[in-house]
Amino acid sequence: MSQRDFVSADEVARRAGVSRSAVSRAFTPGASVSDTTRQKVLQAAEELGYQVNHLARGLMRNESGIVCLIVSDVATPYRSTLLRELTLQLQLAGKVAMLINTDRSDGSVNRALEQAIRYRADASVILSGLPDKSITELCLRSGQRLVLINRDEDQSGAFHINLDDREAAGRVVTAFVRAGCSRLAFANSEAGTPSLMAREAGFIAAAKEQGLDVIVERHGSTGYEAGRVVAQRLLTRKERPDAVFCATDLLACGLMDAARHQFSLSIPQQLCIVGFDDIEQASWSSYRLTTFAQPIGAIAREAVAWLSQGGVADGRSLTLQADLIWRDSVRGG
Amino acid sequence: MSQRDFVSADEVARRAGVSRSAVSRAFTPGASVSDTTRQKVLQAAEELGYQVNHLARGLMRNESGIVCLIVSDVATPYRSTLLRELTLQLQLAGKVAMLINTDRSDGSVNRALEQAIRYRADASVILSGLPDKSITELCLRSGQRLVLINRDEDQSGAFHINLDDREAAGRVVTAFVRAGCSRLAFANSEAGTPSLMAREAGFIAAAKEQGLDVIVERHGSTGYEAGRVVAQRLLTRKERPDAVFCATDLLACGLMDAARHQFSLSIPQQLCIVGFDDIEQASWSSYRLTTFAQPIGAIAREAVAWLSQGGVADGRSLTLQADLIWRDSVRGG
DNA sequence: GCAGCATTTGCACACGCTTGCAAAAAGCGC
DNA sequence: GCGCTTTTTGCAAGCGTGTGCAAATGCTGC
Repeated sequence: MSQRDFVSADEVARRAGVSRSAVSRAFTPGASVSDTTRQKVLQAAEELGYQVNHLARGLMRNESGIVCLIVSDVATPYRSTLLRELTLQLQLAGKVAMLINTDRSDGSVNRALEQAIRYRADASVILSGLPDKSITELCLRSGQRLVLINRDEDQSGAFHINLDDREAAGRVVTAFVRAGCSRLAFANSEAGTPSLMAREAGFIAAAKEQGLDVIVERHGSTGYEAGRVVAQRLLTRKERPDAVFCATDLLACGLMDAARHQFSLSIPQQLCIVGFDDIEQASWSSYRLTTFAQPIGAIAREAVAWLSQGGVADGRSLTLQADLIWRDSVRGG
Repeated sequence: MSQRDFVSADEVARRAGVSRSAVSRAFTPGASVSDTTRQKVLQAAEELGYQVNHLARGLMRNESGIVCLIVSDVATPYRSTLLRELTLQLQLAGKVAMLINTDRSDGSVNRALEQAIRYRADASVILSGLPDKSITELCLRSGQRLVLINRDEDQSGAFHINLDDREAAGRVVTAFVRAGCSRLAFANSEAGTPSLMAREAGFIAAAKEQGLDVIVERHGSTGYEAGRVVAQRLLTRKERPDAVFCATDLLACGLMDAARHQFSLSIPQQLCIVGFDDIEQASWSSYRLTTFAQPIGAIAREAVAWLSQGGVADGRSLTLQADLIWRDSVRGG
């Protein structure tokens, strides 16, 4: 390692002609310092380029200001948007985001949480995967807060934020029926995430209430390519579906492209499609996809509000509604 | 704050029946411990759920293991892909990424770097914006390493990674000419980033060499909507361009959609388009955009290799080539 | 001027770890 | 067993900060 030499509070104290504790207090909101000394300190700090050492501060205060964001598939439109919103809100709350990528292998969520503990993160937000109970309990036991977004397994003590996937799925059935569709299909990935499965189950259940069956196709991971593959399977059936609910917008885009360019179907005349997430591409004029908007802003705000509140925060569960955005991929919007 | 109670090295030492230093050494690769004590320690640690406190370790070692990634527009396809690659490489190198979002206002890059100093980050990677020289000097003076990606201003002591934008732009002119185009245009945003401007200047220069003029239109920020607006301006001219080089793929997608759906032009027959970045959407079958692939993997690898090398790392500059990916938006690929 | 009070200041300890140093233990050849 | 070298171990100092406590300072009203 090259020699590192940051300026310390001592140097600032010497330059300002005060004690080191005065420096410390000058940088602590609400501490007992006179205005004149605080000014002296701040000026000396400015001149020297002093910045409080948050490692040391975190060590003392037992509060690092760090919040771990545990994510896979960061490059995905939905994930990256949520990431943007979370980092923004965290910064507004005076925290800082530590990003842990869990793309490789699967025990990696556990390893991510261990990392969070090592850096004494105040909280961790889990956007992907599911940690083992043993480790989440370790987190909670050490006083670290835990937020789980769209992964409904019940971890007592943690804060769960979920969407009402079943309710949304029900509305899709209604929309399809109203559009005159009767051969319903559901396009999913093989990821098997709780929220994806809830959309599937909700869709099937609501269809059954209308006396309709649902063809389910699942393939690969939740992306554009999987949508094309699923389209291949669905649209070559003898009884071709006339309405497909896709578990995510990416699947929908892939499916839509295949339907149009490969099967020459026109949408929504011959095929109605609904997606989920309302990623940016859903509004592009090549797609104009009818889909559900995740309340990403609200999710981020709620998460940060909960994890930065003082005192003991007990676990709870919050269910938000997804807004149906009508565009042009379903007849009769 | 709720009471935080992490298990400390003392407890592990007591349980394992050794001294606290033994615990410390057991977790330090290459330290002088016998195998038997190391095992005793590791087992006790396992049982108690002990994790080394990296704040304290960082304080002592003067090396936090933290690398700050300073980014705006994280939700953008290109940025989020780069982010994914960087976090992955950092983790492989035993570092951890601290993500700082500079979406709000502009001095925020400076504030991001201050944050990096506060957490004693080993290095910072700047993907957006340009920090003031005063603060980057402060970083370098404190022994913090600096990597700048695609922002060519010369900060001595830092590591600059750039693409050969001008060379790429030259190849676009060649491709357009070979396709029989003669009315060239360049679509840009008003961001004015060095790399965007280099593409513009390079394109104009190369066109001039062929005796061709270029119509330049710039609008807004570098996104899909801007592409639509620019299309509006370019395609309503009396002398409509027959080839447009877009500074980014997002601009290209917007422009392409407008050209097709609003002006009913067929691509590439009536209009050739080239983009830049090779975002995922460029390969979607609605676009099949001919574009330049940024060597994102190489960028991330080089960046991480440089910032995690031991000893003194002196500033240098690396220029990488962008690969031209031929798809269907230019005639005669 | 002084007593009485509120505010400000400095000292010194604590936070959890790493590491140089010297002492203890282990290994080795005889 | 003894001298010797090599490895392992514990002690204690230090990293840069926050904060309780007691001493010091500044006010106020007389």
